[in-house]
Amino acid sequence: MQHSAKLLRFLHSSIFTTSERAAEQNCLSLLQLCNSLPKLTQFHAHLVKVGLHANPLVLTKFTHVSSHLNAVHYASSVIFSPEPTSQCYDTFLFNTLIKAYAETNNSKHTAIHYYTFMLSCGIRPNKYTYPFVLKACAGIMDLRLGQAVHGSVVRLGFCYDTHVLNTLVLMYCSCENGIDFGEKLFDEMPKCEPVSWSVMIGGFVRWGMSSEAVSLFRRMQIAGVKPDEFTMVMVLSACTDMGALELGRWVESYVEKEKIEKTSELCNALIDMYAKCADIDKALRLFRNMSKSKRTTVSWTSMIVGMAMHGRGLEAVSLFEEMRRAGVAPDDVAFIGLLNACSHSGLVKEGKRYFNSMTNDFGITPRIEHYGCMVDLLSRAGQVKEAMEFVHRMPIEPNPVIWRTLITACRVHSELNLGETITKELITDEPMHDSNYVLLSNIYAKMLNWEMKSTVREVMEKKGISKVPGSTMIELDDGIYEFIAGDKSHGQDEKIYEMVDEMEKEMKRAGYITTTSDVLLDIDEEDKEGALNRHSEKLAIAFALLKTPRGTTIRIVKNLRVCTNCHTATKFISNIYNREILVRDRNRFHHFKDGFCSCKDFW
DNA sequence: ATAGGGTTAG
Repeated sequence: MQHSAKLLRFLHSSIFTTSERAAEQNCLSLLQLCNSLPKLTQFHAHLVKVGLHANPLVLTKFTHVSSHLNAVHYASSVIFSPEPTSQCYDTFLFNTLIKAYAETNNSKHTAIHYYTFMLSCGIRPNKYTYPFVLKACAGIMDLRLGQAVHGSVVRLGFCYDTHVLNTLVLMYCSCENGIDFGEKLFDEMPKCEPVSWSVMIGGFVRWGMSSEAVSLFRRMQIAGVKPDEFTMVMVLSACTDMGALELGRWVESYVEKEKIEKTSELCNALIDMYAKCADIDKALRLFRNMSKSKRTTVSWTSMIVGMAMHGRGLEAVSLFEEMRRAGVAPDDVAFIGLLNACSHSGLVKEGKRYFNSMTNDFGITPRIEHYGCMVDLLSRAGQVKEAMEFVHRMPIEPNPVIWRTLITACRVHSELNLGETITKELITDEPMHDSNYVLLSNIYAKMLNWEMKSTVREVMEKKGISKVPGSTMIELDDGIYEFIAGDKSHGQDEKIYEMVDEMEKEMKRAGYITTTSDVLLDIDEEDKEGALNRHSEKLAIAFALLKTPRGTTIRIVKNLRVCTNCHTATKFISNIYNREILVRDRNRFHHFKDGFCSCKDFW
């Protein structure tokens, strides 16, 4: 009798368990049907009704689904409702929650918050937890926090796990001055698969250390680790940064040869590389050959930005229209590219229309960059007064970039007194920013006020402000060369400087007159003309004329904007030496041919 | 049942 009661109890409990499990399964499949927030809310009601609102597994899945509906907050409000039922908390649930916040913009701090909350609840993190937490640290670029988390990783013994290690390197490489720690960690870890290499190569690219990125890629090949599509994206990114077209072409053929999967991201990286390494038509061909389903907003934006950089504004605009017809939603970045295209091509009316359409038709709130594009658009078109009014009407505080755009416009369109006033205000706000002084000096040069111009230089010297040195990169068959102004580190300096002198003679014979108003401030006045001849792009062009076959195109990449003087000189050189010269400056391409530039002297 | 790296602008 006692025996059968026991059996009965057992049966009862197993029936209960079975039915609870059935309810749980039922909930999980119901959750899969929740493809909208209202449905999820309905589901939540159901959850309470069947008493599974504290079931860890169901709540985890609930979190997952909410995050896909961009509503993680809803999940956390359910989990941590006014009466928290802490028995439902487990590691898996917290991991999912931290992951969701770590992968959402502007929510990295919340991810960290739930990590610390998890610890305070006495829930032990596992090796799955740390990649998410470290990703959040990387996202907010918080080195000290990342280091603290690293400490916990070591204490809990997760520092031998490959995934955790890779995310640690990622975290260090994402934080300012942290790349050294990242590199040290990378050097010490086992490196048998491409992920660690990709992270480290990406770290170098992120901080503009592109040649280090390429050397590391070479080390990876020597180590016999097969690169994958992620690695190739990173290497392409380095090529793009350096303007290394030949290296980029090699990457493309390598991808073909090794049958590396051409994901959207890899195609986009290739398109961007070709566009920014001066072969915009090849970029367009790649884009056209990309299957329509693979073309993302980034693909379209890369093409629009590329066309804008090459001064092909009308084509950028028609690509934008085609993108709309293709049903791909433009984002805020696409509009920056589009407005830039309008600006560089003098399409004022179109630019204004698109700026309004951005908010009205696409619901995108303009950011400071978009306002900057509009100020640039009006300024370049000579509408300085309108640009000023636009700045005063802007609903957000103008930043120094906006003021500098206006100041340049004042100088170009001879509103010198206004320009002087704004620049002085800007210097009060930003006393250590070198280009503010250069702007002021340029305005005085145009006013022919040499006394004030030299005062500006004295002030700069007294405050210990020096100008960012101009540098130019050039890729030849045997590698990439970098020149800085007055450079004498290339072993062939004598020949290069002889060539510069010869160029100068030929240009003068052709009627070239040196103008010195844009001369850098850190150069002695009496040496103005000589200094201009030593600008890095002149050195690079002289080097290219010496080292490359007659008639071939010369491609160079500058870190700053090209100065008026070098611009004029390069036009002359393209004519005298019968060379096409493609110059990528900080903002755009200049295509010099037969004494003319594609920018039509408007940049 | 939750693991690691990516492209556009600034």
